Amino acid sequence: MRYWLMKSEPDSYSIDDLAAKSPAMWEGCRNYTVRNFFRDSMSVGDMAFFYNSNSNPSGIAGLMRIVSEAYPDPTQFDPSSHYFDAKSPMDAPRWLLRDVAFVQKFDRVISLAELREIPGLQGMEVVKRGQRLSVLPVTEAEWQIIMELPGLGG
DNA sequence: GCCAACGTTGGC
DNA sequence: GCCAACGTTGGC
Repeated sequence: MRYWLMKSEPDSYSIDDLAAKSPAMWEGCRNYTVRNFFRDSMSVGDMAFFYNSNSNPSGIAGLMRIVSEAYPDPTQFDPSSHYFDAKSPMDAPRWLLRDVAFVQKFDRVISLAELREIPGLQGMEVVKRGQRLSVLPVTEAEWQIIMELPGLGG
């Protein structure tokens, strides 16, 4: 069982959107490191933080669960999609995704500024400068610290 | 809206 | 296979 942090811009896709239609495809990741996480490192049953990026404040909004194996992201083949990739061969898709299921929306967003100030999270990937990957591994210790923060709700 | 950081592309 | 140019991410 592993833990993850997965970023989304809530203006385009929020945790409320996931709650309204769950499970859902985590589509649109166009980075090879992330693709490899989906393919090689994630397992069904893994837990993930839903992270609001480009937001005010940016931070962790809630929890979800990985509920499918990796499979090709259909948006790469859809010319009308923002995520269309003309260079991805149909018979050897470049981009993968996983289905995720809504678990819980926190009562508050745990801001990036708050995460940075918590002892024990100094090495967390998401607080590192210049870290742009939209899917990041979270250690079990980091996960536990965050889950014990006050005010997250039931 | 700015811009630092970083991944990707493509010329050579 | 190097690396400059370019595009994107994402905090602020």
